Amino acid sequence: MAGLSWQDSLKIIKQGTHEIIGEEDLIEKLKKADNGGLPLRVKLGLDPTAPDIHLGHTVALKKMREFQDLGHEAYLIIGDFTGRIGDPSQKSETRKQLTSEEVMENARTYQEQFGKILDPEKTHLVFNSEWFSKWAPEDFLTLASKYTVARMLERDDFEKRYREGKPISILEFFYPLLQGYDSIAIKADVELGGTDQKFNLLVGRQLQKEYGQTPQALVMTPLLEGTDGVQKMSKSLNNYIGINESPREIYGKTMSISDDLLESYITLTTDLSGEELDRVISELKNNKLNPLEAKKFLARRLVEIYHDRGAAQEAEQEFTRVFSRGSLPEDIPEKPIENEWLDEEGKINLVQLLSRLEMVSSNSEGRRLTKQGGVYIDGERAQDPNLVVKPKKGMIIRVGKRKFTRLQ
RNA sequence: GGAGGGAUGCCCGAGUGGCCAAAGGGAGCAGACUGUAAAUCUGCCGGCGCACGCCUACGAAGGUUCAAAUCCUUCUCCCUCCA
Repeated sequence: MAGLSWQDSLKIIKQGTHEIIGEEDLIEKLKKADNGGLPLRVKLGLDPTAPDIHLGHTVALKKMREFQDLGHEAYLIIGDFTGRIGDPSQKSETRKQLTSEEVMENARTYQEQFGKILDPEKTHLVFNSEWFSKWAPEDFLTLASKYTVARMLERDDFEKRYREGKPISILEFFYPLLQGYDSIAIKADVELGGTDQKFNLLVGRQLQKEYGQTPQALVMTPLLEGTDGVQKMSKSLNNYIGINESPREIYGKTMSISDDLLESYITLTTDLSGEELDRVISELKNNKLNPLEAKKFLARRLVEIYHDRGAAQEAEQEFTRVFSRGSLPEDIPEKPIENEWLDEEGKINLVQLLSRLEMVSSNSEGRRLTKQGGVYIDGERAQDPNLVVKPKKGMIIRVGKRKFTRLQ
């Protein structure tokens, strides 16, 4: 795609972008690159603690890929320095401090995953400890002197917590500063990020001015809602679809999203071209396209992207078999029956069995599920929690819609 | 340094002596239905060989009481105001 005029580049960059700050700067930079200048250095910060890339991350990563295809260079910054310190104000979550081994391990995992989206030739993975660990205390003071509390409190999150009397540690003020400094360290021309990162990205821009650099342009991508449709996709809320997950998981989780989310998922997570996308969305809107079909299409497409076409077909067949027709899945996990849990007659209480097989997390849960009619033995509903069964080899126990176990 | 306020189950958030295993919402799970693990409706949502029983639980540790998430003491953490 190199060789495009800056106007064309800008058009591509703007596609699917929520907001661009410093568009004039971006245009200048693009022009310069166009006229035989160096490729732009595009920055994207990654969380060093959660190395699982999910669809939420891919929105910005896909934008990054577009930059690469336009001939620019990607700089993925891993905030290992700050990650090692940890954040005291989030103590309920006891954000754990990472050791350098863990950081390296996470980095490896990242590398493996972003290879599915980015062009490795044009990708630089950078750790911010590279520069920060060499800093002397005065360097931090200098950095701190460049920003004011009032400006810090402009950040929604800080402002809100301040107003509500919730704690904000001084260290938290450092995060945006350090993150902003990363832009200076790598001389970023552009920084990508979700709209929730707006404040942090702006700090980077402002700091660059303070340190005499041309400020980076900010390209903000929309946030992707999680599978619950309520909050943004995040690992800690367990409402995510990881790109490393199995075809079946990706397919199934995609099918579980609410119809209302279809449009944003199709727009933000697939690789449809402009016209194709418009067509699908408009068909969806005027009911020409059945939401079920659209969702299947989305699910298939995602599996194709992160696995391959064959896997997508298999996942779809499997899904249809298990959920649409209610038949058994293809491969059911097998678990052995231990003699010690059986009585003299070789029998065991059903709830006990579920618990032993680790299909339920407690006897109470097993009891509840049984009463609610969510437990099946060889396809037959067992609704009596006091039922005593004689487990046999090959017997299939099903709990709820998706948990199956075949006894060995 | 002084004065006052707060800490509740996965999350948010009610509850100021018994009727509280703790309202309500969200998330989660199950069932019905269906076009799907969508939507909607219903139910469940601390543990225990558990229908009214016991245990654990409302920041921590003690105490008052027949009885505490609710009262008292100490502690930890957080916030606000004053200095």
